[in-house]
Amino acid sequence: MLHVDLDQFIAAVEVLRRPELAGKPVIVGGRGDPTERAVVSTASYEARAFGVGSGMPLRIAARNVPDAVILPVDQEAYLQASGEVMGVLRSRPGAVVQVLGWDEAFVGVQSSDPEAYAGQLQQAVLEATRLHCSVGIGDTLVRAKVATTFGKPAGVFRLTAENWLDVMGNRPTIDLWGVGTKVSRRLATLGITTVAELAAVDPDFLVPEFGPKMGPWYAQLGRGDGSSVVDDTPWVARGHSRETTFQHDLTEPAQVDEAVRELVAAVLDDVAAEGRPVVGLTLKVRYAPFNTKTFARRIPETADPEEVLTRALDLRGKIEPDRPIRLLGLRAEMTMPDESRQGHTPTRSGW
DNA sequence: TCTGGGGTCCTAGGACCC
DNA sequence: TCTGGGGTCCTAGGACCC
Repeated sequence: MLHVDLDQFIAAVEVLRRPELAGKPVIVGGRGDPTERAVVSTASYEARAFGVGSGMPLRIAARNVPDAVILPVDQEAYLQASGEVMGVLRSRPGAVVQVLGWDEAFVGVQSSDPEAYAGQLQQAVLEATRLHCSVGIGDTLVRAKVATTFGKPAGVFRLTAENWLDVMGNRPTIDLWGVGTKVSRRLATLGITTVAELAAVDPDFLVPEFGPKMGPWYAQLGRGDGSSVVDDTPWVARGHSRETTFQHDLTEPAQVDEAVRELVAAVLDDVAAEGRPVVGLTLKVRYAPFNTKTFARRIPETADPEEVLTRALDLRGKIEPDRPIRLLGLRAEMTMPDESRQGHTPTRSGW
């Protein structure tokens, strides 16, 4: 199968509607104001040359890139562009398309010449949307996904069982899709630092450290093995959430009340738009300087919005009621019943 | 002058039930 | 006096992805 990933997607969409930005260091993040608390969504290659990347505080990014063009995030525009790209992928004969995000998808297809097919796909996307993409070819989802990183920008790369260890073996485990800083560090304490070492490990060896599912799953990831099924089952959200970061930490209980009400109301709107009930409610509180607390409640399916709000305010009472508060941010999450999706969507452990 | 916002899934421990 | 064993549900917290 193939994995398709648009190059510097958000920055590319912005440059398309402002051609004068071509070749300039473009940074998209927050409301486009580098004095605010926000992070970088995407940086153009010109900006990346200064070490700027996704997730970096906008302030820092702006400081590091002298003549940066800093733009606000415009979700509608990216959603629109994304839809066009996915439409092109779906229109390819025989293609099964599994969307992973705004700017990437798996494409399942039978082809005797995958590289040629990938090239035609890139050409079709470019002609229809003027956007460049990179394509990974693989015999598993994981290998196709990882292969794309070697195809960037605008290229094609193939990873299979045959060349996986040659290409990936000496790389650090953090280069794997699904291994982040924490897990790579924990693997290192077990003496595993490279992909080859992870690939060679007995899956049961990882169970005490990572549990019965994740342990064997990491071992499988090291080998690049896993599912090779592209699943185009329409995506159904498990839940919805809203998060805010306050420009200035909240210290007054009344401010906290208000913030919780606003967030919960917003999520309720999102859920109501789907006409589904709420079965779970979680309030995540980010305290300054930087720790998080979670408060959760099951909600009866029959609860009306008024009742959900009441229960949310109930949870709010747990936010350090008797000590001075410094709130950096809040997140409200609601989960919805999932009986309609049994056995369909691939889970992590299924990859 | 540190740290977005929207998601998904997994794990541990306690409560509770038979 | 001592404290089964299996199962499920709930809460809290963590990790990762784009």
